[in-house]
Amino acid sequence: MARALGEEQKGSAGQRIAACLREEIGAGELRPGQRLDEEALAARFGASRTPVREALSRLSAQGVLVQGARRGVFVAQYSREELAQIFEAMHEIETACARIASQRLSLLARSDIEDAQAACVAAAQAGDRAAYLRANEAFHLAIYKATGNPFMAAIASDFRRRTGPFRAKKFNSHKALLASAQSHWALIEDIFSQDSATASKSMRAHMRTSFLEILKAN
Amino acid sequence: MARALGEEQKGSAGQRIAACLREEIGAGELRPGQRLDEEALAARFGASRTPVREALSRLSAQGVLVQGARRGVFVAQYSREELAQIFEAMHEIETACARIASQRLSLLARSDIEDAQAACVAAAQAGDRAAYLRANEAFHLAIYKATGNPFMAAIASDFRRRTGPFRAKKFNSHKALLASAQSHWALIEDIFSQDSATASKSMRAHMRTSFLEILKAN
DNA sequence: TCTTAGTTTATTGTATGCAAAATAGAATGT
DNA sequence: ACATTCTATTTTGCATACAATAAACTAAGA
Repeated sequence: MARALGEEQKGSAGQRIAACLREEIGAGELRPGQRLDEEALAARFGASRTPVREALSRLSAQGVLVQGARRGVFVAQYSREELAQIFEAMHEIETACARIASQRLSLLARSDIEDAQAACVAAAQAGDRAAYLRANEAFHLAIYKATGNPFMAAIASDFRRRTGPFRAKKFNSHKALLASAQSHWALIEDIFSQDSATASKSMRAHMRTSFLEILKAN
Repeated sequence: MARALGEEQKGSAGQRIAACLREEIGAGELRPGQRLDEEALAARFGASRTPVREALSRLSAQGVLVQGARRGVFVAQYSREELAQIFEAMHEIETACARIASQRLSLLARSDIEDAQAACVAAAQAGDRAAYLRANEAFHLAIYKATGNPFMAAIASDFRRRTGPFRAKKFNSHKALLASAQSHWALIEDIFSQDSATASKSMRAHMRTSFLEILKAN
């Protein structure tokens, strides 16, 4: 990935590496269960093992990676039951986010959500899977941000990252992308209605169907 | 703390140090804004800076600590507004936990909650502040566990840790301990009623009063 | 006396080296 | 031929050493 050398981001090397890996995992570019070799990562990022290990520690603390006892670090992998539990939790949080967002919706947040949805539609129509995955993340992130509560947004984002690899599997056809982008419209309308009960109900429905599809794909 | 040398816990040194610091921060033994010196910690835990840094990375990834740019690591400190946002998020999650727990309550979970509450009452009556803080954590943790969803439990616990130092300030008198332990009873009854609406409402009330008291103390 | 520039010190961030542990492989015995 | 044990390699985990940067202190000038 070009990002490794190209982009000069802020912070220490360890933080940059963590951010990069986090993004890749969230985008489903690294498979669940895949082992990450410290030395290989060090070589790839042009650093020593120390900052790499720092990044791996960070990510395993966030549950994105799991560390076996002296057996290396792996992309988190969940059983069907665990997936169900994760999605139940996500379900609760996303629903709360939608409710709060609908109550507090600012014009700026509204605009951000609309922009993100426009990007989703564009990517879906173009059939660009990678672009759609990113745009979809941005869309949900915009909703989280619309809560005006960075802490709610953070946990919602965390869950999104952790489930990234599993959700990514769902988007395996042009049709799936279009359907997903399409389903956003109802959600947007209900959040913009500023009726919190409707908004949370709508998100509940969105999450439910989304989860069922993901369970089928995994 | 005796734990540093005495207790032989599982996992790597970095993980043990992280667990120990996490517990201390959650118990309010380390003040928000306090700077943590790497070398001092290394000396205290009888290790080098490497595993200490690993622990600090883990905890800052979880939001328990914050890292300034080349300025060291500090116990997370929040403004009143941030505190309000955190408690709003916590409010949502705890409410959801109470609702789910009341729906799924197993006999084992029920027993664990009762045991934890017994410990709370004992500590409160003894006026042992440190013991009460731990018992109170255990009580809420038992409720989280009762959801049967480890992921819900994990995020709820995370928030509890992050707000630990602030909540700890509230328990500054014998009376405060007794009042807190007392307030658990209604919560228990409503969760045990297996009526999810009542349970979540009760937790909502508990969190609300708790938060208002904490805001006053900070 | 206050400000400011220079220097020193302390501390973070990174690299390297070493030891322990686990896995893989080879050799030997049945 | 198969199982078992011993060895060797790989890889993690920790410690130490070094480099870079920010804080602290000192000194000089206005």
